[in-house]
Amino acid sequence: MFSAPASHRRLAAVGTDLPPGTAPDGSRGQILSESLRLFAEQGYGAASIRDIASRVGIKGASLYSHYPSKAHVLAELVRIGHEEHFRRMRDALLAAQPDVHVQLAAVVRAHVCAHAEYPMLAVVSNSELHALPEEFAAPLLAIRRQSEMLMLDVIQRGVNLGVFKVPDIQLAMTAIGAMGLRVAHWYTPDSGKTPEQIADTYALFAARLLGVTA
Amino acid sequence: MFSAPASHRRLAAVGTDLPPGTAPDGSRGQILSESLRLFAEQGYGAASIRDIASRVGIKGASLYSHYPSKAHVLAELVRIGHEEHFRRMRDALLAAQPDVHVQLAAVVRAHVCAHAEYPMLAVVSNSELHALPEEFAAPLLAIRRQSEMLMLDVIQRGVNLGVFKVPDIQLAMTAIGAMGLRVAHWYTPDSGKTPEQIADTYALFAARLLGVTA
DNA sequence: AAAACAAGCTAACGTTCGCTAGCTTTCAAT
DNA sequence: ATTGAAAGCTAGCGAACGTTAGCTTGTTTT
Repeated sequence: MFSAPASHRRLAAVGTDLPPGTAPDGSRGQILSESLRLFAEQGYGAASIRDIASRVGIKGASLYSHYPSKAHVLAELVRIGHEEHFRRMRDALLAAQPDVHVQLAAVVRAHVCAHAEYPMLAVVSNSELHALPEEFAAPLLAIRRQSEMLMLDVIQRGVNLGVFKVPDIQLAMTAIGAMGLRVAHWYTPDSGKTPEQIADTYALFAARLLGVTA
Repeated sequence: MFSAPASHRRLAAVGTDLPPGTAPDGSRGQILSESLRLFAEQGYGAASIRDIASRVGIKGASLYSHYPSKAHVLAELVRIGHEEHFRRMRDALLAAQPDVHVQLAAVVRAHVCAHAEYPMLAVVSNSELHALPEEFAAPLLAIRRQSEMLMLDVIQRGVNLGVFKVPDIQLAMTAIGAMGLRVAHWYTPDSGKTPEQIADTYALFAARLLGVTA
């Protein structure tokens, strides 16, 4: 029961940014953007088609010219969120070969930055996936497992090399992952900290957590 | 997007335990218990009065003999969750005077154990509070702030004493808090790890994160 | 025995939900 | 000028929602 926004809101952020190039033009994009805000603030179940449409400036029925169902809108948002997260982690890792300390910092930084730069997308991707029927969720869970594997592999390699020392690799990964996840709930640009500054501090925390003493 | 249950469920646990002495006898207690399961698995908005009642073995209307509204049921669950969490943290801290390393371990252990032993209660307390109207949420947020303060004070004291070294105290607290929060989502007794074992490992992680090298 | 109460029931209210059918408007391409 | 697709609209369906009213039944208290 920690690190939530001061009010009873689900997250502190107010921007509905989507990664560049992921939102279609016109009404389709506006529907995605306004759905993102409402799903993040109220949850998928509590956000109605009519709510979304009225923010876009159209009627509820007109939304079905653009998406076949409410679930398709959520699935699209979660897909964008998971793909962006995975892409950032993978790219950061590829650019950080071959030192395992540098790799760890890169992957933690990418993880944290993704959650700080797109907090609404992260909250929806993480907290609303359960609302999707299984056939929608399955390919998204596959992406999630790939992202986990990226971090787990770095930790495993560090342990094999003897530079990381932990009682349990899985517990270390869930701990580091959780730190970054939670950023999406409390981060706001008003805090005076940039995502990069937070990411740097969390990368330090991750290294220390893994037994790196420097 | 880490450390979730393998499926698209919101949490891995299946037990609906409430802390001893917190659930009333009879139907009132059953309503609390079944509401806890449904709120945790599906979210407050997606769980209907009729769902809850049918699991208790009564009709939806009969539920109103015991609670004045659906929101009152949620508020009661969140109150129980927050009070149990705070009580454990405070008691652990009081029993751990005066060494700051011992205090840190105690407070982190209490935090983690509360989330592992009552995962459904923790998920509901943390993820569904936003569904309550503000007048219900305000006193619960006050408890939450007290719990945060307990951990923050320990960290602050350690930093003042020079035994903890971090770039940012607030970031350290959110990181440590987040690690424990997330346990509620993936923990299940089947894993072969006890809450105490996980808590011990996380206490080690927290100490390392704060720059303790031992 | 009578009265009061507790705890359940059926029926229904008004609202909102996701979604569909079918119509109008706009506007670019033929 | 005509056509045809795109994108909006109104109206409404059936279902589910939280909640209320009023009744029955069984137990406890007076």
